[in-house]
Amino acid sequence: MRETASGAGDPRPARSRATIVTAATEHFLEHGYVGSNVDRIADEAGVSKRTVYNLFETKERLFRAVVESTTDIAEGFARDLHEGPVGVRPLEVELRELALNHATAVLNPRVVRVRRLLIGEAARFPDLAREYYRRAPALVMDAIRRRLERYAALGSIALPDAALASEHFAFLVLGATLDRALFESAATAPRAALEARAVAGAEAFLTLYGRSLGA
Amino acid sequence: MRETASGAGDPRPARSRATIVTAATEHFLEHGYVGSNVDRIADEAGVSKRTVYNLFETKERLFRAVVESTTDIAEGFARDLHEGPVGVRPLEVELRELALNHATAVLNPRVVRVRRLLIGEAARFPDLAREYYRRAPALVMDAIRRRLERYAALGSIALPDAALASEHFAFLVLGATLDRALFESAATAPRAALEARAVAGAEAFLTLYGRSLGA
DNA sequence: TATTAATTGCACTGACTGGTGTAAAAAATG
DNA sequence: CATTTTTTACACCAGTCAGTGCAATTAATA
Repeated sequence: MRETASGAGDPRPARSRATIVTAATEHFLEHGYVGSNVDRIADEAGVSKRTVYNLFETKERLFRAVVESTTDIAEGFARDLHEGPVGVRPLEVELRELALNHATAVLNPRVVRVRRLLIGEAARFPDLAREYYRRAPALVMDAIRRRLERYAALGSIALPDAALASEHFAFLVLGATLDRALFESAATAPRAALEARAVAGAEAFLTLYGRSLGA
Repeated sequence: MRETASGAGDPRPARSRATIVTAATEHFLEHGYVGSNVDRIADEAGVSKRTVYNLFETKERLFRAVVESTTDIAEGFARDLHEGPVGVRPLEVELRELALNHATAVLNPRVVRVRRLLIGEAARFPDLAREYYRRAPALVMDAIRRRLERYAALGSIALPDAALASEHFAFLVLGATLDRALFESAATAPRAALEARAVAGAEAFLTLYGRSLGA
């Protein structure tokens, strides 16, 4: 009678679920919701179609499971991104690193594909898009804000509006690059250009909010 | 024998094309490419399905026509956005106006929906997404750059890297708002918040590149 | 090994949909 | 008004696909 959570139980359903979600994720990312085919997903998961329907009642439920799993993962990354110590190295060095980490994380091809999927399905699944935004991009913004506030507490920078400042940081660093990446599937931007912009963004942020230069 | 371009000729095909493209645009924006239904598009256009197929050979061709038309329009807007005179009013006032115009144009709900569509179909139609990006967002960025360069020529601001500076301007002004708008279908952001950010972005830009304060 | 639960294979249904063929109606044009 | 071109109405085809039913098979578990 114990099925949920703990307890060993038959390991097969869990295993199947996992491989199906993995295959389905790839499939949905590639073809979108309507363009995806449950038969093919089953094949690619190495599982019978019937098993898919035994474990997920409908295509929509499967899609929701995929998005949920992806969101969970993203949330995890977002939560402990930018968590390291603060104030051990020169401010500009740490900000540059923060910028590069941020850019690397958000511009990661898989992450960009997830964004494309959710944005593309925003009309069909508004709740999913909204929740993803809340639990990934918004969380990342929060992590940045918290880190910047630690710098502010140290007196390195001045933050009249911490939320606004973190938005400025984030989009100075990767705004233009991300915008382009959403439209251009192929890995267009050479890594160097991306990094140059990230560093320039960090410098601009420092000019804006640094104590030594600003007000 | 004269069919293309000038010459009167039977007005019906042109009229049909126009109404079909209009209806199809709405439909594709709402349901995406695969989710759209040619029969329904015909109905909504008040036209027989056969007429659709007489004027556009396939669903894909129709979709391409829709995107092309949308891109044309966007290109037009982008081209003569930010064209007015420069240097007649105080710099900060003009920059604030530039920011508000920029934000209003890019965050326009229709524009956001087009972005969603193209981003969502980027895997299926990479060429369309790329071309849209080139002829709309990139063009807007160019218009901003040109305008900023005129301020630089007047000596009001200093632009070591005009392209980078225009990216900074654009994304300081609406980066965070746009990112959110892509995920949240409903008109979430109250106009006031949008405007506050735009103005704050313009001020930040001025801090960064203004001659009076910066280097 | 015996029991139980999960998985498979596969055929099948019903709805949907892109695209075509055709003959008649409607609307331009001269 | 006569001619020509476009549009319509409508039936139709073929392929696709979500979802089901079921008997046989396979793999956990005790």
